[in-house]
Amino acid sequence: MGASKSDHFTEKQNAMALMAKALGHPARIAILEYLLKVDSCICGDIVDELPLAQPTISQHLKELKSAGIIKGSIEGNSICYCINEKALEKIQSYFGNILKTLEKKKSSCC
Amino acid sequence: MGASKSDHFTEKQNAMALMAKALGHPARIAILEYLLKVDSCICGDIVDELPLAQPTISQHLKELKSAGIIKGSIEGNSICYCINEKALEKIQSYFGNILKTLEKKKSSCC
DNA sequence: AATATTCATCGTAATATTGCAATATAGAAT
DNA sequence: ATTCTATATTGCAATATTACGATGAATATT
Repeated sequence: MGASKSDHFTEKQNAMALMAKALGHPARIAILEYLLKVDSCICGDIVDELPLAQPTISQHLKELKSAGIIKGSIEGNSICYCINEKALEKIQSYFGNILKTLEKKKSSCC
Repeated sequence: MGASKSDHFTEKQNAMALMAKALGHPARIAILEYLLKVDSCICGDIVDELPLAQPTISQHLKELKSAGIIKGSIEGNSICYCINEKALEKIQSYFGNILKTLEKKKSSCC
C-alpha cells in the first residue's frame, strides 16, 4: 500500500494531518524558520541556506504551499514566499484545545 | 532516495519534524483524539473505533510512541496508552514563538 | 491444561517520498 | 535578440510508508 485511507476520517482530521505532514521534514521546518528570520518574504535564495539542491528545495516549497503553510509565488526573478499566519494559528489552537482538555481531566495514569 | 538528510539540520529542527511527521497521518490524529476523549488511558480497543485493521493500528501506535507523542505500554490483556502532555506542550510553544515573532514583524507582503 | 482474547511482529504488496541531474521557463540585463 | 539569473518541472533511483494477513507471545478464562 502506501496510500492512506483519508476518506474514512473527518475533514478536520485530514486537514490537520496534511499540515503536520508538510511540517514533518527537517528541511521544511528549516525553510519555515528561514522565512521567519528573513522578514516575511524571501527575495533572496533559500538554496544557499540549506544543504540541498535547488530542485529539492523547490519541491519542498511546493509542498509547504499546497498544505497552506506558506503562500506567495514567484515575481519576476525573485520568489515571494511567506508564512501563512492563519495556518499556524490553526495548528496553535488545535493543540491548545487538546492541552486545555488534558488539564481539565488531570487523570493520573502512565 | 527517500531518506531525508537529517544530519544537516539542527537537533531541534529534526525533533520538531519528527513529531510533526508522527502526526502527519489522519489515523494518528484520530488516535490522539480518541485518547483525549476516553480519559487518559485506553483500556478498551481502539480497533473498533477506527476503520483500520489491528496490525495497522498497532503500527500507528508504535510510531506515535517512538515520536514521544504518547506513552505507556500493554498491561496484561489491555493497553495503557496515553497522551504525553510534554510533547504537545513543546509543539504548542514552538508555534507560539513563531506566531509571536510574526506579529512583531507585521511586514505586509503577499 | 486447553482455549480464548489482546496486542505485537513479520512478511509482503502497493504506493509515496526524497533527492538530484537534466531540462524547461520566464523575467532582467546587456 | 541574446544572455544571464532564478525558479519550476521532469524523470529516475533509492528508500520509506501504509496496510493487511498470518503468526507469535502473553495473560485471562474456562
